[in-house]
Amino acid sequence: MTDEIDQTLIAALMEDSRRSLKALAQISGLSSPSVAERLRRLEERGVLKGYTVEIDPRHFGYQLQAIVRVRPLPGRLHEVERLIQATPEFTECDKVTGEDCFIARLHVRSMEQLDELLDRINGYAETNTAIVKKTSVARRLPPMN
Amino acid sequence: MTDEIDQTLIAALMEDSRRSLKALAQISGLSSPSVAERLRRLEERGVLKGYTVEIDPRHFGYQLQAIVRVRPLPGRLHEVERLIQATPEFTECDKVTGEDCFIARLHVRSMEQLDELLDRINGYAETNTAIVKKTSVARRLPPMN
DNA sequence: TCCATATGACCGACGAAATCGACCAAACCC
DNA sequence: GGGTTTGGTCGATTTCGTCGGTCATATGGA
Repeated sequence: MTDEIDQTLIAALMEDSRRSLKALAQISGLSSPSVAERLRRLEERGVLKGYTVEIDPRHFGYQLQAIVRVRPLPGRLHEVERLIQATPEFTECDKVTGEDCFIARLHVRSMEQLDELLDRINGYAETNTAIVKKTSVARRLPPMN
Repeated sequence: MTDEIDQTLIAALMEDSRRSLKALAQISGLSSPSVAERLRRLEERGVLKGYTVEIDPRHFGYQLQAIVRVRPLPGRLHEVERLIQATPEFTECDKVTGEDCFIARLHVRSMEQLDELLDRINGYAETNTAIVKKTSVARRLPPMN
């Protein structure tokens, strides 16, 4: 279904999603119409969900990054989820099994802002916050074979 | 430094990083050479760190996704970090403050594989694993103004 | 076994987009 | 107020993407 060549294409796009079809053609050993067709089908099947960009949040003043575990108070689960979704400083959030219901990533400009945002959800949930000191592994692909 | 137009460009690329310069030119109201120049400078300054792709790991058999908190045993911190980095199923990992030293995202094909991978680091660390049930907030940008 | 069909690739031509050089205007700085 | 820098446009050239037509190979059925 997804063969060796598709994986090569995906890996090449993971490195640089603005590569031209021609460049992808050279990498994969196909012609550019064939590459275009393969990408079209990978998108259609939902394997390729989108092309996006990585930015450095520090350039926008986000000096701090935190991982916040969130345990809503009884009956407040949906409210908490909506609050997180409505707060754009939360840039990722997963709903998980276990005591913590949500694990979210939060970008803030200062400790004051961190405190303020956490206070807002502390009315509906208990939170546990870990400040990111360093990125050990930058977002990457799992093995594809 | 980064003005309104740069933010428009970044937001447009966040939605679809394969947009042509011409399309970006229309969106931003500039000519395409100007857009090319702005992107070049955003890259040079490190605001734009890269163009990448979002894939659906389920299409490669990764049915399970977990957030793993990792607390290395005394003296084993670097070993643990290297092990995580060397395990491609860990697709993200942050080093954080607090009791847990690392918080990582793990993609696996089965419970058996989850068990196996965790066993491997349980020799050097205590772990706490939460299975992802749902993505409440998909990766997005924090506000840019 | 052999034909019919479907799939996935290639090629070449045409239209679209990126790039490059020349030039221009506003801001800034003595 | 003149020179310089910065960030932009325009238009020509080159590069790239797309589309129609064609071909080879694999598949399935009579």
